[in-house]
Amino acid sequence: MSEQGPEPGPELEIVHLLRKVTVEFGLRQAEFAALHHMHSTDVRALICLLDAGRAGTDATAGWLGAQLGLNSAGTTAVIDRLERLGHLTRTRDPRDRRRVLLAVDERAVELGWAFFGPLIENIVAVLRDFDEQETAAVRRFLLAAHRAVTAIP
Amino acid sequence: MSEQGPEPGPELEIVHLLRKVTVEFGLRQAEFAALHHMHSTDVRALICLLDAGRAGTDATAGWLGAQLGLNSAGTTAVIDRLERLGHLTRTRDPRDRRRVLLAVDERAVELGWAFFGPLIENIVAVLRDFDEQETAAVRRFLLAAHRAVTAIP
DNA sequence: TCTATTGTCTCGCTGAGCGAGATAATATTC
DNA sequence: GAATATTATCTCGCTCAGCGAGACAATAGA
Repeated sequence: MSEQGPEPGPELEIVHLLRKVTVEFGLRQAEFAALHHMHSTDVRALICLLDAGRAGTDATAGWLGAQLGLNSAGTTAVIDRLERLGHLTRTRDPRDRRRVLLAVDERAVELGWAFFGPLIENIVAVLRDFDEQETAAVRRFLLAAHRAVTAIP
Repeated sequence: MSEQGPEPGPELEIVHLLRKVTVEFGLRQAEFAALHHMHSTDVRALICLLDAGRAGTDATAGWLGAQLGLNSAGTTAVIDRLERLGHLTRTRDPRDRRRVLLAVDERAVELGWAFFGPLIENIVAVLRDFDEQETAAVRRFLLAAHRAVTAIP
């Protein structure tokens, strides 16, 4: 296997490390899904909805489908599954009665925290030991990584 | 949406940032898959195989299935698809003729670099501007995140 | 040699997600 | 204000990824 691309230096090692983290995180997500009789897509949907709540966006079915990259049929299926499990409530938007507003059930949020909370706490704990400059470096790196990975060339 | 778990501080912001990076990275992977008539699993498989090559592990069908969390039938299907696309070669291991060794085609590696290379280069470029301590902080953070996300409680 | 055990593959099935189109509510045009 | 276009969601039928069960071949152990 001849090494392609840039020479393997300390920078590349960090990129590989970042990739490993993303891979493992995906696996934990899949475990959480299986544990609660869901699929990865369902978990991703819940995360999107929680983000929307945090950002004050109102989450409609169509919006969710766009976030997940699903078409309308697939989106309906995801919502059906989550509703059947009681993790979600459909409400018709009274202002525009075509739209369906989605609300995550409180219990689903608790399930998420029970699973991911300790994991997040671990990372947060590490960060608390970082001084100002180190935290800044991490933030700068992640912002750059996000920009690099979001760029549409 | 009442904020659960730890109070939202600068540490949590970084965790969210990390999660965003992982999500976007997954989307890029899916784009790459679609672009080359593959599925996410197929791309994950190729990545596993490349990692195995880098680490000197010989990649058999069973090993790959374990990495991907697929059963033997699903694993055979992945390998069939990749072989049909010419990204992979099956070889019976002469030492143990039950085993099938998998080798990634050079052209598939090139496709990967064409897509992910620029993205990786961007991140590497940012890291080159970091001084010793900043790089160390990023590495320490990622190692901790990896440990936190790999831990089996 | 005869019997486990291991590694891969085949078959049939379930179900996630797609395309096409139905339905209902809102916006626009005359 | 009726007629038409657009938007948001859902229904139906289909394809194909991945699963369980089991077949088959090669190796390991008695």
